[in-house]
Parts: sequence; C-alpha cells; structure tokens
Amino acid sequence: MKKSQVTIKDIARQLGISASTVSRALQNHPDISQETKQQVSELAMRLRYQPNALALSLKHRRSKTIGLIIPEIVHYFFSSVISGIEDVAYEAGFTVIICQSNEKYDREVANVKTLMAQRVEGILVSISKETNDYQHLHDIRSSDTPLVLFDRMVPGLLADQVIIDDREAAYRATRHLIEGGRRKIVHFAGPQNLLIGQQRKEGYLQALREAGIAANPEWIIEADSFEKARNAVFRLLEAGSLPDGIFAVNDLTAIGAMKTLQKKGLRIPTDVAVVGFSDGRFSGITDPSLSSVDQHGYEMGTIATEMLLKRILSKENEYPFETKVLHADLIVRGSSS
Amino acid sequence: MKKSQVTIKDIARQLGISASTVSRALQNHPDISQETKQQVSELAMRLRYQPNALALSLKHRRSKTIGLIIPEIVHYFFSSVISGIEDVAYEAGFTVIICQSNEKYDREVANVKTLMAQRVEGILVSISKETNDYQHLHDIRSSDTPLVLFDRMVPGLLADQVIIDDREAAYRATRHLIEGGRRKIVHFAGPQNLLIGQQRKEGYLQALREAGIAANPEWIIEADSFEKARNAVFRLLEAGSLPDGIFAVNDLTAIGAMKTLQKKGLRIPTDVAVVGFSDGRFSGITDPSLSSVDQHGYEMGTIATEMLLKRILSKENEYPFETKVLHADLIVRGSSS
DNA sequence: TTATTACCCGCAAACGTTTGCGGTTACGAT
DNA sequence: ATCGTAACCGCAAACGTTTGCGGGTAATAA
Repeated sequence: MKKSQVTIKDIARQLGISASTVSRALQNHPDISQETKQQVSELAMRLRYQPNALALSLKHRRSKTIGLIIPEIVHYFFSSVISGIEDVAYEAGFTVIICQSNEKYDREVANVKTLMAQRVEGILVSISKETNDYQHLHDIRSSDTPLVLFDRMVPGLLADQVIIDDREAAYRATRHLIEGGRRKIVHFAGPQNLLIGQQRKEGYLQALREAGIAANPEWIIEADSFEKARNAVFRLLEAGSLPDGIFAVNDLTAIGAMKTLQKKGLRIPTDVAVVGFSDGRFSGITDPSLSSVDQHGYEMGTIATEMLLKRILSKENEYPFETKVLHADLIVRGSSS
Repeated sequence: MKKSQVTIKDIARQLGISASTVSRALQNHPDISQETKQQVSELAMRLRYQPNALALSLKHRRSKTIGLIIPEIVHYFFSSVISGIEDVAYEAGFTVIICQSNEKYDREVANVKTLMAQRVEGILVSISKETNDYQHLHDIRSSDTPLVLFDRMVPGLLADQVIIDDREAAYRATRHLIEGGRRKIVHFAGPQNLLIGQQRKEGYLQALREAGIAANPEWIIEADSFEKARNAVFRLLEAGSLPDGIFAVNDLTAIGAMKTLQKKGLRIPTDVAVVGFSDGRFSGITDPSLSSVDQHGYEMGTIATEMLLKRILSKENEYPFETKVLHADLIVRGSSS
C-alpha cells in the first residue's frame, strides 16, 4: 500500500502550528519568526517534503506544463525537435507531456483531449499524415490555450507556426542536380495532403521550370519509404526509363533508391545522382555519402517552444500570429557530386 | 487573457442545480432523473466540458500518470522503448511524463524531483552514463512509488528491472566471429561504470576464453562513438596491429571502424569482420550491411511498463522484485560473413 | 388521514495549497 | 491604567471534484 507523501499538514501537526504558518515559513514570508522558519524548513528537509504540484496547479490555475503532440518519436528529426523543446521548457520551469499520434488522426484527437484535461498551458503539435480535419485544433484555440504548430503546418489556422522553407530547400536540391548536368530528374514525393509534401514537390517543379525542363508527370512518384523507393526503382528499370537524377522526399527513400540502383549495377553519382531530405543520421554512413537537406530539428524545437512560452507568459497575448520560416541547408555529399 | 475552462459549477449555475447533481449526472448515478441527466450531458457537450484532471488527481490521490527518465531521446533504441511504453500506458489510461537526463547526473536528480512533485504513480528509468550515486532512486522507493529500471540496471536496487542479456549477446556475437575463423578480435567497449559496458565486455572475454584464445588487454579499447572508433582504428593501423575481427559496443562505433578501414583499403568482411550492437536503423544501409545484435527496444518498453502497472494496480504490492532478462538476437549480415 | 416508500437532489467535507483578514500577545509609551 | 504598535500566527475560503448523508416531495399503502 502506497503511503501518501508528506504534506504541509503533516509538518504543521508535528510542530503544533497551523498549515498556513508552515506554508508561509517555507516561502520565507516576513510574518513568520526566524525560529519557526528554522524549525519548519528543518522538518521539511527531514521528511523530504515535496510540494504537491497538483494542488498548486489547481490553486494557481497554472499547471506549468505544456503538451506536445508528435507523429512518431522514432524519427531522428522528431526526436531532435523534442530535445530542443525539452531544453527550453526545462529552462523555463515547465514540464512537457509528450503524446504520440502514431500518424493516426483518432489518436491525435484523443491526445488533444488528454492534454486539455491536464490543463496544459500551451500545446505544440505536428499533425499526423492522416489529419485532414482541424476541428480539434480549433477547439484548442477557442479555449484560448496557446498553440504552436511545427514542421507540418495548417494554412489559415489562427496559430503560430514554425516550418522550414521546404519549397526553397527542394528547389535548391533540384537545382543542384540540374547544375550537375542532370536533365531527367525523378521526384519521390510524400503524401500530398501534407503541406510539406506539396511544397517539396513544388520546389522541384519550380527548379525544372526555371531550367526550361518540361515536367513529366511520370517522373513524380509517390514514394516515401525505403520499400516504396525500391519498388519504384524496379518499375523504372523495367520500363527502361532510367533517370539521371533523383530527389527524394526523405533520406530513407533516397537510400532505398540508391541501394537498389547499385544492386542493379548502376553507379552513384555517375549514372544517377541522388539527393535526400534529412530525417536521420544516415547521410554520413551510406556509400557514397548522401547529399541531403539539413532540417535543423533541434533549432526548430527551441524556436517553437520560445514562441509558445511567449504567448503563455504575455498577459496581453493579443499580438498577431506569426509563421516563422526556417532556413534549411543543402549539404552536398558524394551521392550527387 | 486566457479564459479558464468550463467547470462543473458553470454547468450547475446555468441549469440552476447543484454541482453535486451535475457530477452525479455525468457519472450516470441512479439518484439522478433521466431528465436532469439529459440536460446536463447536453449542456456539457455544448460547452465542451472537460473534467479537470488536476482536481480529479487531487481528490482521488491518483494522478493516472507515470514518469519516464531517459538518457537521450535521439537514439533509435531509446525512442523505440518510449513507443513501447507509450502504447501500453495509453492503453491503460495513463499519461506519460517524459524527462531527459541528457546523460547528466544532476539533471537526472532534478527529473526525479519533478516527477515526485507531479505525484506520478510510478517511475521508469534508465540511468545516465554519469550516475554513480543512487540515493535519488532510493528516495523514490522509500516513498513507496513503484520503480522499474530498464536497459541500464543498478545491481542490488530494490526495484523491478528489465534488461537484455548483454553478456550472452556479446558472447554470441564474439563466438560468431571466432567461428568465422577470426582470432585477433578487438572489442570497442562502452563506459565501464555502466553494467551494459561491463557485461558486453565479459561476454566478449568469455567467448575468447572458451575458444582458448588469450585475451589481450590491448584489444579492449574504450570507444563508443563513430569518432572514437575512427581514431582507435587509426592508432591500430599505425601500430601495425590489425585485427581480423571487431566487436563494437554499438552500431555507430562499428560503422566508424568499418568505414575507416574501408577508406584505408581494407575489405569487410574479408580482411576484418565487424559486428555491432544495434542502436539505430543503420544495419541495413551500410555496405556491406552490418551484423548486429537486435535489442528489441519496443518490447523492452512494453514489458517494463507492464511490470510497473502491475505494481501500481496491485493493492498488495508486496511480491518480490523481479529482474527480467530479455533475449537479444544476433542478426548476421554482410559485415561478418 | 397518516405512515411508508421511492425518487431526486443539495450540504458540506475532503484532497493540498495559498492568502486576505483578523486576532492574540507582549512591550514600551503615555 | 490605558493605548498603540509591532510581531506572530490562525481561520476560513478558494481552486474543481466526489461522495456520504440527510432532506424534501409526491405517490402509494394502510
């Protein structure tokens, strides 16, 4: 049987004084005599008194807690975002409650409910791949709980957002391939209901357009995993329409393509140049090493949290919503040069 | 200004009834008439009433929350453990508060304090590399809060623990190298204050012993990162004492060694066979693919959480503490065969 | 008519804190 | 002897819930 932890009342009882006095003594209130303060803090120490954060939250109507909803922790990008979030929240004395949506809409809605019930003071979310309805996010807003979206944004939502410039990064990646003399560049694209999927495709298209290369719809293939890339490459090989460049929506997809091509005897980057979009620590360990876009996950986490805390801590949080666009760097490595 | 969320009192006021009645109505208590119940649940719905979890926790002295202290989220192994934990906690209606120690002892102690203040009902921890003093863990126990350690155990601690059989896995990995005809096998070891570091080394030594190979202290090198492995390999090359097999304490170290050797013109596995210890998704994407020990992180997370919940939910949690040893599988790939 | 019963509902205390306000004591000053 | 004034401290309400108990009303039974 779990014995409940020691409370202010326990201290009061043992010292024969009231709970109020104990409370004030612990807060070093001037009304309390040095002697009493001494006794109280000593006993508190001995009993390992820990203020009950729940009671405090209830009393102060401030939980000092923020919520995080993230698609899947097991991705290098997301987990580095979490690190950024944790660090600045911790610094500000906030506790983070992390929920995974597992890329499921239903779970995401449930997560929102949990966090609201816990009375978190603000919520950070990166929506799941499935999410098309945003009612639950509007619900957050209409309860006046600050909300910041990161990475996967929702256009038109009245909330702060921080994203990377996916379009531009994709544009630069594709342009880099073009400048390397590639003409027939295939894009392995992500889900098109996610803005990042759309943006990366657009950047790709823009680069082609500017270079005067006609975009071929057959060069855009929805494939965002190692396996899908492998299958797509097989089909390209069978069709005999081999590209000389590939821009993939993430690293694992790029690597899937690369390894499959290599297995078929093609040389990277001589025959086909490949560029990915960073979601892991893979870039350095493939052969050749993989050119990729660095998304600066940790930084995104810190910035998003700072925006959230600013909203939480400002009494007059009636300043306009902001969308911060982070710069992403193209890191050129062996797979494309 | 954040308007506080709607409470049971708001509903009561609007309906001209008491808070108790609203509470009972929402719980479908038989004392309340169908009509009232109808009105209450309707209004609750309209107002998007969400019970205040903080108040409930305080009242029931049950927070329905568990705490997790983990060294660093940005490791595939740990993040997959988290997924396992989250899934079973969620299933049981528990919320998880995740804290990162960042491999720092001080931060770990602070984390314990936070979690205890939040009155979590149980704590899962994998200690940091720095941790040598276990007072904070004893403090958890002496407040009768259930505690489960995973992956990195503390021998002699009165708590449930779940680990993998590091010694045996290391033994099998090394033996696999020996069976492949290797004799001069170097071990890149982890920190020796962590049990997993010790155990993996022991398994390595045991395999050598059984095979009648004299262990050479110079073959055991403390190196547990890509960089350290690279430097260690350089030194080995300079010393002209090239091994024919390497067993590394984790994958990244193994890969560091492998790539450095390859750069120096050596062939894997012909010249040197390499086996790692899985901490990422790297094994499939190196060239050759990396033999490694699969640690089953997700499974470890689920099991640890089940053990914790069992303690939490059993009234008479006076059954003996248990240390579960999970089996880890050696996955043989190209780097060693 | 009166007593019984069933059916609804509200009061108040409690969970662990904080805090405004008021009260008691002792002491020096008038 | 009375007053003023510090210096300390306790009472009680409040945060949002739940829950034991008691109370009221109306219908039914005697």
